[in-house]
Amino acid sequence: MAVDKGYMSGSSQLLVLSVLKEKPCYGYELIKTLKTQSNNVFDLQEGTLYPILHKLENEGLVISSKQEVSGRTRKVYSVTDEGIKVLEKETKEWKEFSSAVNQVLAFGAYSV
Amino acid sequence: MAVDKGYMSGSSQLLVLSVLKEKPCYGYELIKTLKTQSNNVFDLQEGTLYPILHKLENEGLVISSKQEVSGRTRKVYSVTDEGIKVLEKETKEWKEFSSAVNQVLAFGAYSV
DNA sequence: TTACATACCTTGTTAATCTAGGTATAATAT
DNA sequence: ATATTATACCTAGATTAACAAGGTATGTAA
Repeated sequence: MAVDKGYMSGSSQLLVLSVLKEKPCYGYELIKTLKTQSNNVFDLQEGTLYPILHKLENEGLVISSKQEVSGRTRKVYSVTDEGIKVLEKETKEWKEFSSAVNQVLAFGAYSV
Repeated sequence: MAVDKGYMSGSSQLLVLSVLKEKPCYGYELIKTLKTQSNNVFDLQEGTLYPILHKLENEGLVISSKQEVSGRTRKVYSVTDEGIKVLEKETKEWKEFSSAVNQVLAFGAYSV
């Protein structure tokens, strides 16, 4: 992770949903996609991602289907309608949160 | 807290340093200042703030001095030079992190 | 005199991430 | 041939940050 791990807390699920909304993919692939799309800032660990995917599937926010590709099994995840709703809600919350942080930082003078 | 508590992780220390840099204050006051400056988005709990202040003081990033005001004791904190450095570093990290999140969200289409 | 605001503190719980393992196959390098 | 690396999935335990819920004590307002 290029950024302090603390910042990741809470946003991982949002990032996962966002990547899957753009393009359904399997776990191993998702980690690389997230790394690419963030210019190497995010390097989600497998031990973080897989539990998130399982939780999301449990809650009905994503669904998975197995694929056999050259002898290896992949579980391809995609976002459900319910997942889209949650993604929209969390995106809104993220914007509110990040705006608030930037506003406080602006008071402190190391602003935009 | 107006935002999901998960988002707070990692940014509380940054926010505390930023508020104290703008104006030295005591714990109870800091919570209200943070609430005001963030338009009621942040409502840091005492159980969160006081341990942060103690940790920051332990690390030499802030210093405190006692004040007696109408019978009540206040511990007023201010940022040290070392604290300013850490604040600058963490501000940079925050900007890198939040930019990366926004970039990933932009791929997913619920963008700016 | 009761309640609320001020002002500090700590203990225990919860939740998210990471570390560090494990299993197994395919491709590449030696 | 064989060792290593990349792919692809998984889980258990440790760490950490924030919170909930308590405690202590004084001043002020109902």
